[in-house]
Amino acid sequence: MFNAVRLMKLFSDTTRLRVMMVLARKELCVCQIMGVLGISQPLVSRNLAMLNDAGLIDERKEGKLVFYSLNKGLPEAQKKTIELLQEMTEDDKTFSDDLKSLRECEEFQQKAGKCDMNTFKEFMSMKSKKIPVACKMEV
Amino acid sequence: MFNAVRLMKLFSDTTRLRVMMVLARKELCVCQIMGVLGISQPLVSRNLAMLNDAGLIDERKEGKLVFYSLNKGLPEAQKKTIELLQEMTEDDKTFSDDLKSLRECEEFQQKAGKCDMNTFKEFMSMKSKKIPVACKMEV
DNA sequence: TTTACATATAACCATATGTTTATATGTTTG
DNA sequence: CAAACATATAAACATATGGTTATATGTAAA
Repeated sequence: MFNAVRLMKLFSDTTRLRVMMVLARKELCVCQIMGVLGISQPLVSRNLAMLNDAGLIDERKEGKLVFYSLNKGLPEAQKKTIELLQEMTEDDKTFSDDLKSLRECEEFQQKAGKCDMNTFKEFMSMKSKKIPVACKMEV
Repeated sequence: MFNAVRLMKLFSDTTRLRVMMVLARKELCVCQIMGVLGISQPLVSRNLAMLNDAGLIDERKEGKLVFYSLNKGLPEAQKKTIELLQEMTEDDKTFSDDLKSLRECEEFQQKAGKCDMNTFKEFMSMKSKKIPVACKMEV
């Protein structure tokens, strides 16, 4: 497929773009992404695989964990597209909430002193409990 | 839907991106686009409607004809995204062939002295005849 | 106002895509 | 090596999407 179309296709799904946008900020492992975005592990892995196949992200294994990060050596045009997407998403609640969640998640992990599935599952359930009832109704 | 994702979705289809890329060069009516890209009228109209609904293109009626062009007043980020797509597609055979076809089509129209469905259908059949047998096999 | 024509829309079909649940792979630790 | 754990993949499903054919709308000329 044409590179441009393939790139657009990869960015045309909300979940996948959310993954991209957090990885553009920080290298993260699968369970961290899970926690930050509040989505299931297979969903994270599947989207990471697609981004990885296209060469958009890099993989680094560390024990049981697999860390992913934005590929810094992308062609200029792709790099710029990603920067534009960062601009375009910064006012979107979903995307800006993700970045907030990213910071909270870092703190939580530091306090917990470990990086594993359970820690981030705890983080997720803690976050859902924090939502006040009045807001919960809207969800 | 989030603006960024919506934009990416619109650009994630080859046909629609081809339409976008020729309109980024020149204002065209439906039958011209049909001729240039060699695709059916309903397919052109359908994709134009989608791009129009998103405000990416402008509409101008002139008699029976409807001319479309890139919206010049788009937000900076969207304008830049389109420029990047022009860069990214310029080495792709399909897209560069479209631009070649655009020039040929202009000539053909000038010689014919009219702008209507039949003229561009003629243009299309002329083009398909020009393909040498050896190449035709690949198609 | 009937006919011809340009464009838009609807109905339909085949295929692609996103998400979930269940399972496989591969690594670490006991 | 067995159990625990992190990640990857497969299977299945529902939904979305692109393209075609047929038809509707709207304009212009006869």
